[in-house]
Amino acid sequence: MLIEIDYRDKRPLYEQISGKLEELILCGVISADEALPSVRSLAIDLSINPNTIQKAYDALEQKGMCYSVAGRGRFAAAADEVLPAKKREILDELGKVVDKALKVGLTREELTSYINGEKEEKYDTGNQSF
Amino acid sequence: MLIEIDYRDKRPLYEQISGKLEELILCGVISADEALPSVRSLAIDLSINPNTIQKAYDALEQKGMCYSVAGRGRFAAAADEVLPAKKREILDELGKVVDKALKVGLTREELTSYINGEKEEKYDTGNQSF
Amino acid sequence: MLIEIDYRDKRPLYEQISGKLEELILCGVISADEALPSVRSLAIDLSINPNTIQKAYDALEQKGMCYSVAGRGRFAAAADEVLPAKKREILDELGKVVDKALKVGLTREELTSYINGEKEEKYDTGNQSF
Amino acid sequence: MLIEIDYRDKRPLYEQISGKLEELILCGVISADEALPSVRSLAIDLSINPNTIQKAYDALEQKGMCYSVAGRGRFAAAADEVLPAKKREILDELGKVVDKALKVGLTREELTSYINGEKEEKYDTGNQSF
DNA sequence: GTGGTCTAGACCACG
DNA sequence: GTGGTCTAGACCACC
Repeated sequence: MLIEIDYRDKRPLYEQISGKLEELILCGVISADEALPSVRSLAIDLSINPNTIQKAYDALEQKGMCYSVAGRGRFAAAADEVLPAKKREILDELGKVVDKALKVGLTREELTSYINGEKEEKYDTGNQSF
Repeated sequence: MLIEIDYRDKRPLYEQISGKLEELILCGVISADEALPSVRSLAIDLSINPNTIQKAYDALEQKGMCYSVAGRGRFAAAADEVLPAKKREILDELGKVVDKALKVGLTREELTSYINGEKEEKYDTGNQSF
Repeated sequence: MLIEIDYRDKRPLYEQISGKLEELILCGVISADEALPSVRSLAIDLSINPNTIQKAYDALEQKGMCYSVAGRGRFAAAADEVLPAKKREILDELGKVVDKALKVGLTREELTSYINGEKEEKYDTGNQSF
Repeated sequence: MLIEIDYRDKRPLYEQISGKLEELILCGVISADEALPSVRSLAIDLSINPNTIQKAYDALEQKGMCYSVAGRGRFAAAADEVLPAKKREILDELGKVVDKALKVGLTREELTSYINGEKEEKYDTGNQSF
């Protein structure tokens, strides 16, 4: 399956799951209006309680990443419509990190060169929040 | 006082406090070997349970940002000695954010121009973890 | 066709359908005693399970918006006869909204001026319950 | 207690509860930064499962009506900060009702006179969503 | 004590 | 079959 959970991850399970799904939707792996796995099936798949999956889906829906239809299932939102907000969110996050960096004496030059240089020494962001 | 706590912050109190102290030390507001406020006084100062302060100091010490002398109190570590590690830590964090950004289609160019451009529209990183 | 369903709408399908039909009848788009589409044809038309259409028609009939003749089909009620009740129902709804508005400090003046002013900035009430 | 639940109400329990609390906060019955009843105590008070209360509080927090502090409890948000959004929300709702009213032939005059006239024939909005 | 997460198992409405 | 709600009981981190 597309989702794997990492029990060493500090984040709650539901957040891990919704984060991974969000990633899949935003990257286009799951296309717009495509059906997401049902609560029950995903629960069995991941050996996780359905309530937890439900909570993950609720969080996902609340972020606008999917919508549910009574008796039918859950479907992915159009990536185009949520991407801009997500980009803005990530830029905000970037801004905070930059602030912290500047406070400890790193320069903008160091940061930009780091960004443009770091291509090989990748971090495994595997199940990382998205 | 130099420390203010924000009760709407989702992070636990002790983390908020240790984060703020770390910032003060790294930025040089608290100089090397300067005495930190005692657990008791800080607890009174912030109207917070001493146990929480203790926990914050423990976290701080465990990060190497301060050291305690039995019967004398707690003192700030030399910023020079801990700064490199902190810089590396922040760069790691930066790397993760960059990864996320790239995944949603932002380019390195957009990121670097954002970094070099964002000077006025500061975010209030006030009690932000450091 | 005159009816379109919106799968992102939180209301159940049958309610969406009956609501839309009610609107068509009350507005005179479907005139009195005009035949409504058969369960089967509408089901095919909307690519929806006939049971769901049946349920929508049941709800509609129960509201007095149509009547069925055994073996002949279903026909629209006369708008004149059901309009007064509908008006009363909407006024009731209005009353509740007004109550809520007054509780949060909005004044009757603000509400009335809002009503008389809002002509351009229309909301898309498209498939809105009627 | 300030909250009563109505088992005849169609809405889910958690929504009923969060709605009632929202009302209390917006109307100033619960003032800013005042502690809300704890999950457990309210659960006992209403003879409802703590999980349901938790969900109600989650919804409330997600609307910005309160904030929670780990290990301390939950506190009401400042009404001033959320009132404008709530007013706008109610006006939107009003707009939709007005639209429906106009469609069935009611005039703006009828609506405004209804609003300014309906003072005695109050509806019991008791546990009504807010 | 507090909030937050998770499991297990049940029931309902919708399609 | 689907999503959604609710109960019961447990465990954790924080204060």
